[in-house]
Amino acid sequence: MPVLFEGAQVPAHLTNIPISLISTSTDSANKYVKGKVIHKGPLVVSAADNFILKTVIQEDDSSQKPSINIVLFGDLAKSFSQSVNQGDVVVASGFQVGKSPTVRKDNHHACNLLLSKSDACIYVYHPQSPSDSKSPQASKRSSTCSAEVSQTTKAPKYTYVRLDNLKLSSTVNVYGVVVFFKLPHKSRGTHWCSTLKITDQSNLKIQCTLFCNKREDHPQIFQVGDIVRLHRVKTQSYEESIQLISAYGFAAVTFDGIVGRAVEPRTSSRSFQFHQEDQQKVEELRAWAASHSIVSATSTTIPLSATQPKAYFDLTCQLLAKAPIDTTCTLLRVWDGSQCPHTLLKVIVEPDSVEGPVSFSENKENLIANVLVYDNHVEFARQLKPGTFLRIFNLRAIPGSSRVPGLTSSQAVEHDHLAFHLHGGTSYGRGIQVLPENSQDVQELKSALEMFSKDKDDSGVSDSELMDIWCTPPETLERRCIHNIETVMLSQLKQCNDPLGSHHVRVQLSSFKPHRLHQALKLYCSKCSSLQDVPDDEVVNRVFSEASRNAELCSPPSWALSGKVNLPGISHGSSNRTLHIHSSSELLSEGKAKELIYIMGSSLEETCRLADGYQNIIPVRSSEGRLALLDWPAPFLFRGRKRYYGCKSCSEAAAVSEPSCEGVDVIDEKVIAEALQVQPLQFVLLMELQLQDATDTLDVFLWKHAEMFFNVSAEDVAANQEAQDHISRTMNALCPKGGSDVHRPWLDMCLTAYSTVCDGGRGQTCYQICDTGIIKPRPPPSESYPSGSGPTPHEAA
DNA sequence: GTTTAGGCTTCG
Repeated sequence: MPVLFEGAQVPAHLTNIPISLISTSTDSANKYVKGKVIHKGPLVVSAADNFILKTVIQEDDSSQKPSINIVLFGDLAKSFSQSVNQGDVVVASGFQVGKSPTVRKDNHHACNLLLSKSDACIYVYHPQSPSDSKSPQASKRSSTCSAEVSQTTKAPKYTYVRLDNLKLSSTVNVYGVVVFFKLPHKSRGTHWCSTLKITDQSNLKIQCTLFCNKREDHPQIFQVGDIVRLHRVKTQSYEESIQLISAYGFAAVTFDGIVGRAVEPRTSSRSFQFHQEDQQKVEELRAWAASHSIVSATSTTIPLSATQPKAYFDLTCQLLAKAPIDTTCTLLRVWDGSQCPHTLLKVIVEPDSVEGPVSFSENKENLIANVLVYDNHVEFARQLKPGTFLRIFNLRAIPGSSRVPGLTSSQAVEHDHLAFHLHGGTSYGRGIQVLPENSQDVQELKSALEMFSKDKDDSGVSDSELMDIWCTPPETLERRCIHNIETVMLSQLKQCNDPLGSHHVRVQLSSFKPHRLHQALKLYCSKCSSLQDVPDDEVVNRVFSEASRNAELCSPPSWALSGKVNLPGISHGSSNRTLHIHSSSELLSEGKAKELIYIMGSSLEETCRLADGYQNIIPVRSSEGRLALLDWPAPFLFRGRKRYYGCKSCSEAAAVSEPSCEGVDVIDEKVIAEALQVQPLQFVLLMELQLQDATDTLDVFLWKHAEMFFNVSAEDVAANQEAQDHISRTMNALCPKGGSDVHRPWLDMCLTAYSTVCDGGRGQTCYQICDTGIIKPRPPPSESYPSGSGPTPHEAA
């Protein structure tokens, strides 16, 4: 969620980028821009609940220094409006760089910064130290004051009570080092409950009971030793000691408790204060805790390589795959890059039920611990996505477990295998915490995992290859490429400096467009590479009526014979229609009259009806006494239900001539296009899909290999309902309407990354799905014919 | 401005 910090230190992993160096090719990852607010626009409500605010920052006071427009969206715009004044210094990170549409007018930087993404962050520094204003509304007052008067609109300053100064029946703010905690869990009442025990320099240990409506509003504690700042907790007495309990308006901020690490506030609060004093408080508590061995005495986090049978421990790891076992148990397959000295228990589960790869290379498999998660932890485990980093608290290494669900009989005899159980309940802080990607612990874990990938010759059998051998996965897709490359997470792919080429991903489909699938069907010209929509029937109809209105007599060309064809009325009682046709005298003499006719003056509907009786129908009109094709966008040919269009700019407007049928077995669209000097347009399918995995989302195109993907030809999609339904069903299976993530199958895909050149000449990386198709083809009936060539059967109306 | 929980292992 985008966050506005007041007075907080900029995280150490971010580096400053001078405004002058910003360009549309700037990679904003881990960068920040800093400047003084020289203009703050009004908060604009753009749509229900959405806000936009524009501000201008300048690098330095001097008017020589560059200035840049920043556009903030959503809650961040709102917070900015409330907390920032002209004259404040702001730091922005997580921005996107766009072209400034107002550069000519305002003379600011040619680019602007857009702050809309979830990692967008603003750090605000007020020029004066906060006053002692007691007005709690002060910080919320919207203000456009200049720097001189802004000191009257300062936020209230919080005071913190040392734990030995707590008085009964009062609401206070406290700081403390966490010495024990239970992760948030649902209470029997209406709230999420978490309990912690904190201490400070008083060395008193105070029990806190916190109730919040939302899980994320609890302190985000990753380990004992973390430092919490609790606002609005009230004191109460329980069993002769003083306790803290969350009061109305409770809010928490958590910090890493390790000396030397960046003081980065963790909180779900959209806007909160953070001053120099807070930084100091955190550092004092860190130093005090370190010198009193508060953490080392209690921490039980160990790597897999240090696990002992029967012992309880905490594990920092990455989730690779998971599978539900039964209603009270879920299997999590995790690793931390280290190898357990004991043989790890193998749990056999139905391959169909696995989320994430079903198997891994042998080297990797040896490092993977099977964690069985029970009872109250199952619900949380179900929401986890493979790839996520976790800390599992109070895990137990159980030797020789003989009654593990899912165990096969052949395995039950193996007794000294270690299994890992996360028992039900919350005793001893038992539970699972998701660690964010940017946390120090995850950074360390990731480098350990990368070491494994580099060190080991892991090029043997890849995870997904094995999977193909093992089972027919429940997924409807399989890769058909020849690459033997590791599956990568989407975040890795996005961060890759040189993404061009092929990649394997394992993803879910989170959305796709167009939703109206007929819009996915396009016409493509292989000569000029143009892509256009399939013309609307209404528009085509107009061209036909226009042509029939202007029908004038014309003498047929020498190679053709004129005739008439009787078309029965469409409804009972309606009169028959007589239509003028031309036919090739050569074909007539060969008895092939039904193979090709030229028709004049018919409507679109009539032409379609005639297509039942003639294999090829070319609609024509008279132009200056000669036969000519109808104007774009009328099809140049009707074959059964299929219509063929020519490229408007690549086709020659020549007189309609006789197809050369010598040595031609079948008169098809190719023969006819050639004879008419028409550049035929090809039906193609084009969709934009959003893929997701645990780490990121990625927009990709489905185009060149769309027919393989659906196992249907675009031409058939254009012509028959069955093929269209097939695509609908497939998309619905991959991305059920209104279904949550859990209902979406995991798909192994091969992607090609390529570069496109846009206006500015700068390449943009695009992705296409390639060599990936459905495993069990459910072809529509017409698929039994080779697509694109050969005779097309006339379909029943 | 209710209630919940108020640490203290383990069916598997």
